[in-house]
Amino acid sequence: MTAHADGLPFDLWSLQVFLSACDCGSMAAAGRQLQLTQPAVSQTIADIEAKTGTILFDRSVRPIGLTPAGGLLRQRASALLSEARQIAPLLRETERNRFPLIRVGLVDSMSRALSSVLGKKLGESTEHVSIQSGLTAAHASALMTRRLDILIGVDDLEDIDGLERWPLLGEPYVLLAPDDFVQPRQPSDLMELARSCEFVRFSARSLTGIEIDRHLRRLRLDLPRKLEYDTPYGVAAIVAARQGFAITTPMCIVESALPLVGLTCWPLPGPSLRRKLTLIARKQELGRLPCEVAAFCREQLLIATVPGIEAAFPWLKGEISVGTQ
Amino acid sequence: MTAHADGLPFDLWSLQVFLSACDCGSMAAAGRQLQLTQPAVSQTIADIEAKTGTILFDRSVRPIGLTPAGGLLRQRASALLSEARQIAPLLRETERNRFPLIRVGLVDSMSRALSSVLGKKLGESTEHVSIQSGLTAAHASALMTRRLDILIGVDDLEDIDGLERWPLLGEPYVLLAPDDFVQPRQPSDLMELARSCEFVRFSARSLTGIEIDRHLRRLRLDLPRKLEYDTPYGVAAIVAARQGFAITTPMCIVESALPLVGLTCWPLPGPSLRRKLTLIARKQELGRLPCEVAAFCREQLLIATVPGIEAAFPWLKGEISVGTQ
DNA sequence: CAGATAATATAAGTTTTTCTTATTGTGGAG
DNA sequence: CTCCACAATAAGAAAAACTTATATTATCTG
Repeated sequence: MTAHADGLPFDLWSLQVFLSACDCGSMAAAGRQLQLTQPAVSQTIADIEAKTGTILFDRSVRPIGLTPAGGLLRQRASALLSEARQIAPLLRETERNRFPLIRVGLVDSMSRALSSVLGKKLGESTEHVSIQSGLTAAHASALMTRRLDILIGVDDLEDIDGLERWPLLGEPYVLLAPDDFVQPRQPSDLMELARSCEFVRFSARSLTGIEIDRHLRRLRLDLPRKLEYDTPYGVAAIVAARQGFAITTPMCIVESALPLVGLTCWPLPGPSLRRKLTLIARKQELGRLPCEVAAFCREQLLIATVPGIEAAFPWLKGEISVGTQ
Repeated sequence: MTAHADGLPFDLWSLQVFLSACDCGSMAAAGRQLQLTQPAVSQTIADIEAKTGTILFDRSVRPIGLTPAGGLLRQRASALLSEARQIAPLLRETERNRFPLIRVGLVDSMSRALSSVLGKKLGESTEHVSIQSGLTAAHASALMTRRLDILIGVDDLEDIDGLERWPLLGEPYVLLAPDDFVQPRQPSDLMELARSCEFVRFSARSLTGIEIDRHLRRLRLDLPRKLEYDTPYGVAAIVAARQGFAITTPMCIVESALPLVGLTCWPLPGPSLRRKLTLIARKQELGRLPCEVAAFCREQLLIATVPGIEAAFPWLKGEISVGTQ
């Protein structure tokens, strides 16, 4: 039943049947809704259960009950079907198209600086634009599996062939803290500071967090790991609430969109650490578009973002490089 | 062939066949790869073409050529299959380990309102706190597979047993638009508005996007799907740039942290649509903590967030309910 | 430019899957 | 306990997906 001998334990129709059963709270009712008999529904669901090796419904209670696995499948299945349903109408519209669909993965720390302008720019040459914010790690695999077409992130994926890379920006890691804290002049001062207030981290789910971790390990600094966030806003918000200090970057500070009064930003003591933001696409699939988009992003950063940072923290002037890295 | 009499013009298997043909550059080769005969592949693809009313391949050249529609389907199909393949392993993982730290999944639209206070509150009673921002769909499966301990999201997962739920807030979906646009008074006015400017969507990766989709389908409104974001900021930024209008919620507007000058917010015409935000944890694993955290969050929302919204848009007074839903 | 080659489309028959009818077993309401 | 609606199972009917066989077409070769 369903989905062939291949790896997939279900197909779209069987998921549809399963979802109807969830919505109706009964297999018999789902059958009526789908113009099927009750055994057809029962068999279809039993088949998914057999092929996935899970139990989806608890049959020992009467309004039939979803198990945890069933609940998970319900969520995933409705998302999957919702996406599947969008496809056919799009196909029919392809006649007059330029690029029918461009999906961009945008790292959280550039979301504020670029989402709006990216949408506008891509909208000019593309029928349908989807911009997804999140962590670069997740986006990288999405790019490779063709769930994304363009990636703007903090890793240039240099080990992977078949990609084209367009540098956007290089920036230093910095300290962010309330302005009445004592500025750490050397690495060991960070330990000192961490004793008097909290050190807020990026989680290891984010590449930025991993990078900072590695740097601290090199310096043999064993800072506490009490509070961690995976977005720039979370980290900055704790500092803005004067609860602690953090290692972050200028773009992350901009991204948080917090008022900077009462906050200050220092160079990271010890050896310097920088990160670079890059636009990446699969080679030769989008023509000149990635290059053009990258140029547009650089221009935006140069006129709309970098001046604001340099005004707030003049010592950063020259530290942020747009284009070259 | 494939996918039943239902609305879907393909199922996962037929997409798999189509993708093989794309990758191999030939239907005969795809057949060999999938252990099928050439006519089977030919028929399957012809069936997709018939059901979608499109042509996917150009057969008049010899290494078979993808049409624009074929290229689009290739993109979407590989994404869809890639997501489908992730589901089964997740289902099997639904029984797993637990940790002494507290990991919270926080929906993007509450990130600004709650990340900082959550960190502070949990830090009081916990050694190590990790707060992850993102989409509820991803967090829900993480909660069930024990990669998260607490979830704050837009779905109460009511079908899943073994969870405790603490209502935080209920809010209506609203229209967000530049204030010189004409207010839509009835559902059909939305179509009108969408002709004169862009309709910005939440992507179907977010539950909010799926919910809005479903509502529009019920109203038989076929709004364009040109530009989509999966975060509240992305959507709001396009409206703030006076490029279009959106269906969103008050919390999403707050989350975007954009200046509201020149923007306005109207009730959604037609039947009302609300969403609720809930704190969810696995039952009896964290004691009274989830209840206390929820109470704390409600208090924060009541004093720090809701008044701001009501001040900006007085007609929303009473529409946002904290606690009860 | 004819003929070979390898690919696709179509036709007709076979196999497999999916659905239906019929029947048995079960949880919960009265 | 009894009834009732629902779910599981079995076996046959209907529908689908696949196969073999054959015709057609694009490209390459001599």
